[in-house]
Amino acid sequence: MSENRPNGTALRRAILDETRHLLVADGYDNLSMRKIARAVGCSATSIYLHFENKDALIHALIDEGMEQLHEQLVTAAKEPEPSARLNALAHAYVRFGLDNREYYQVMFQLHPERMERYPVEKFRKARRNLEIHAEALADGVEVGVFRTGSPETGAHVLWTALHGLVSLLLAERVDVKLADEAFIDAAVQHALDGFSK
Amino acid sequence: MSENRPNGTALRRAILDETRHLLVADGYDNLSMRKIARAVGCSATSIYLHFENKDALIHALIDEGMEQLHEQLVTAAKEPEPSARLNALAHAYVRFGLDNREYYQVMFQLHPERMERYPVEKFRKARRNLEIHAEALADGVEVGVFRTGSPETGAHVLWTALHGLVSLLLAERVDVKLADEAFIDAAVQHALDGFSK
DNA sequence: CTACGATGCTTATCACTGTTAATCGCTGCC
DNA sequence: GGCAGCGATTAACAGTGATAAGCATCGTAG
Repeated sequence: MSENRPNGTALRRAILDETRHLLVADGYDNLSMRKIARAVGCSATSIYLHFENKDALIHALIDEGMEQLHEQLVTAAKEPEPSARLNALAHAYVRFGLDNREYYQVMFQLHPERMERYPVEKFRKARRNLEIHAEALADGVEVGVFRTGSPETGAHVLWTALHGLVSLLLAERVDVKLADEAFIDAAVQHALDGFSK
Repeated sequence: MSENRPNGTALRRAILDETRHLLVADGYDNLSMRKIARAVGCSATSIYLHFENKDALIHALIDEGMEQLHEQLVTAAKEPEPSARLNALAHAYVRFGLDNREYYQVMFQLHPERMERYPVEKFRKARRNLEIHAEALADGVEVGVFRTGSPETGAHVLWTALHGLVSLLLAERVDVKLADEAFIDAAVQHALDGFSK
């Protein structure tokens, strides 16, 4: 099975490249196997030789996105002071979402049905993006600048707030008169406030 | 045009009824014009005599959902004390989302493209659901229990947090070990904390 | 009472979608 | 040389939203 060899063929890589390109350009809803095939220069069914189905193909891109997000979070987490670090993490998360709308949508807004068969090892990798927030919270509790239940719960709670902000902005549901940089800062601040001691 | 007469024909009502039923039962992704037609007992194209397209049909259901949500928020808003009222509103919003997942998804998670032609008067109606939160905030500021920028901004910020909570729970992204009633309460509390003086 | 136009609904059709089955062509091996 | 296996293809299936054309029924004008 081609899925098993770590270094896929050139075709596999080309499929991923074109899919990424089409996703970013046209969005998930306008992504079709035939369009990908046309862009790659192969038949639609050839994609199925390298990916079980469309979901599996998207899962590979989600994994890429999670890795990109992780990189940006790691950069933000260099700040040693827990409070400033969590602030940087939160802003980095939101910025990633706004800067990569189509990526964000498949990463976090895909219907749970489409995620049912998301591979465990990819899921574990994605969870690091939560853990990095939990760590900042735990460190903050230790030095006495934060209060929270468990850091894991706290990280999830923070995530819900940040995700809601990104989601509503991407969905263009927030009044355009309000949805500026100041609004984002206010919402992020609001999400962080609850942890301050 | 049948769209113009306030009381549509029996067919129009039947289409709405069956669409609502199918949406709740199978979800938006599994909703098709042909399935609706089959359930109603008419041809698929007949639906286009009463609704411009699939989006317009969904818009009618979104409007219904907004009305239902509004009713539940109004009930929660009977509480006179602003702090308790906002708390009741937030919990009512989240409960509505969790109790009506498919409805919530079309109401708040539909791709902006699908909402581009959402009618202005329906949009204005939907905005009451934000205003009812803003009112509680404004009242709270007046009696000195809340602090916030403008109540409108505050309501939007609160909305982002609540929406994120509902979205992640509906998307089943929150660790099942965490996603219980206590977690919901903690997240809602967190979202409200920032307004307390 | 007949003829006509409008209205409501249908069938046929188009260009797509994800996915599977069957098939083709090529390469390496016995 | 012939054959197995593998990568890739074409053909096909069932379904999608949507449009165009056609059919039947009805109220009304002549």
